[in-house]
Amino acid sequence: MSMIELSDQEIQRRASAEKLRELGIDPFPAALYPVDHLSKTIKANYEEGKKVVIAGRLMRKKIQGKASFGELQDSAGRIQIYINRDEICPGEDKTLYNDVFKKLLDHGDFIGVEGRVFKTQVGEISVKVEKFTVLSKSLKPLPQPKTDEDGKVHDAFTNPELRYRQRYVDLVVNPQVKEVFVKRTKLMAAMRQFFNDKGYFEVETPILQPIPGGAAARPFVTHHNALDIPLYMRIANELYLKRLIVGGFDGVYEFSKNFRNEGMDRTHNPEFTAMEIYVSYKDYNWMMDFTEKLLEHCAIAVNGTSEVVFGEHKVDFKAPYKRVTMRQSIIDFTGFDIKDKSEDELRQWCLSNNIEADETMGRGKLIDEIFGEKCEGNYIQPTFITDYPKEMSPLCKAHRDDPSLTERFELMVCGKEIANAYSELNDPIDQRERFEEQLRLAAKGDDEAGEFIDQDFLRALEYGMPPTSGLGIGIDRLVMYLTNNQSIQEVLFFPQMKPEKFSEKKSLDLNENEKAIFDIISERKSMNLNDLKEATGLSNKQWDKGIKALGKLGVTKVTKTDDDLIVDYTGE
RNA sequence: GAUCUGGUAGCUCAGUUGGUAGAGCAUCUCCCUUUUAAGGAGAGGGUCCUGGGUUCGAGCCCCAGCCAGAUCACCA
Repeated sequence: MSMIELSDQEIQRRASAEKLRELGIDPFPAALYPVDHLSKTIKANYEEGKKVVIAGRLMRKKIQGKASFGELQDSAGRIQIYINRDEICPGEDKTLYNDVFKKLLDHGDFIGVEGRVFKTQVGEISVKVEKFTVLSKSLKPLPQPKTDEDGKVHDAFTNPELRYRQRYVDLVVNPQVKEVFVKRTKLMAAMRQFFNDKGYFEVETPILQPIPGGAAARPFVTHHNALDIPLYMRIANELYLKRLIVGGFDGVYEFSKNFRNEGMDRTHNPEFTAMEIYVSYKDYNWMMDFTEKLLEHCAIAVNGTSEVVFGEHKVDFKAPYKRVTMRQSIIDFTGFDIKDKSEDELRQWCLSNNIEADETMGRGKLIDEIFGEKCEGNYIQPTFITDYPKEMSPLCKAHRDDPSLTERFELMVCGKEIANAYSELNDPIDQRERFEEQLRLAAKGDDEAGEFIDQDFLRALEYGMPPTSGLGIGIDRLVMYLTNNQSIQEVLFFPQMKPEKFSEKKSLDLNENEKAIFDIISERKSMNLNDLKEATGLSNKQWDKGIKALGKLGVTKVTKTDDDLIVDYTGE
């Protein structure tokens, strides 16, 4: 028989639950509890003597003889409760107070409270308990961070591994963590509102796709049994949304979970959220105006102001944002003009400026390297970088004034890209050539080039797609900026982690070393320690671990005589 | 993928040249009727991440591994 080992406190809590049952109190009752107030609303609208019914976790218990204070945490915050023995137990039987409240309720238990609002002598708004109900026992002890009078937090639950793996605990004890996710949801709601007000449609497109398109990234592959084909998890939703523009919608958008089978670090999670929107009869200039208004709107909806603090930076999302062409940006930071430079000239410049460049890199890739290396990090305030080289934008329309460029912009904030937009390519013949060029680049060794041609998407374009502008925003990254978090794991409820091992504790099963010792000593009953060690043939370490384990199980006992150590068998 | 740092009680962390594992909070017992991070007194609680090795003896030293964090590399 084996079981997961329980700590002291867990055993005590299980025993408390049993005792409640013996007293006729179900520690996990089924019935509805008629909550009618939240801690927050009681505090906001203080009314002396008002009758309230509240529920939540008991997060503090301070017993003072015949009266006690507690703190109840509900979804909105905390409120103090006051319990007086003789008020909840008016008769002779004081069990409800002395046993149930004082002994059998633990930190973290859910209880319901009926009572009246009042202020203590110190002026804290509290609820005087007239009746309380056990709603759910907590069998594991929660961490108990405490804030002192200087606002300093002690014993905070901070270990990131534990916090991410047990987000439920993190959310219970770290209110600032909950706030991040409240803001995340507010952001999505604000965006939706902004789009819906303009009449654009929220849609859904496939996550399982026969061809992973719309971005260059390594996909996750899965297999469909009935069709017996591979399916890919989406890396972007672009090609599907454009099909819907072909189908006649004026504006479509989707918050999409995307999946990329690449490295994980503090800015990359295998699954992440992007928002993409496509609007017909618009171009990328219109989309820049739209984007800056959208982000200002979102920042204010989330934080009440367009300004955010991110690390050492103060960023203002107030529109309008600066607009710089990629060519001009490179001139600004290096003095080098990429216009009309050949692939070889660019490569030479890179090599002589300490930028990695090899034969597999085409013109676009080289320019991207220069920008990434010398320019990107310098844009702290929101800045649109426009007019990217054609080679690195296979889904984007050629620039109306310069066919070597595209009508594309990225929005940079704190040196990182948070949005990407095009005047979308809608010429099916051009699009087919661009896809084929990507295939050539991929064959040449560029692992960022697309490896598939989506024939159905090309067919859709052949029926005609109106001029359209599209925008993609990395939602996780934007939430990071709006909540001043440096890592993506902090803005995802359940970031991807390596699986945790749940080890089962054996109760009396012995491992091989322990068994070797056990076999001998249970036979001989009492032995000199060194003789026994010799007889088992175990190494020092194996011996040490084994004899200690047996001692702990109460099977053997080591006693010291004047010049000897004797092992006695005490098991049965 | 590389380098560095870490993994000790429910939580946060100490742990000396290698010599019986500690503190604060939490828990348990007793006293206390309006307290404000922590009233008083006492007690219990450990797979020192795992597996090997060195040693009379390892939380500590060595080797291998697991997990996490940071930095770098990679990343439309």
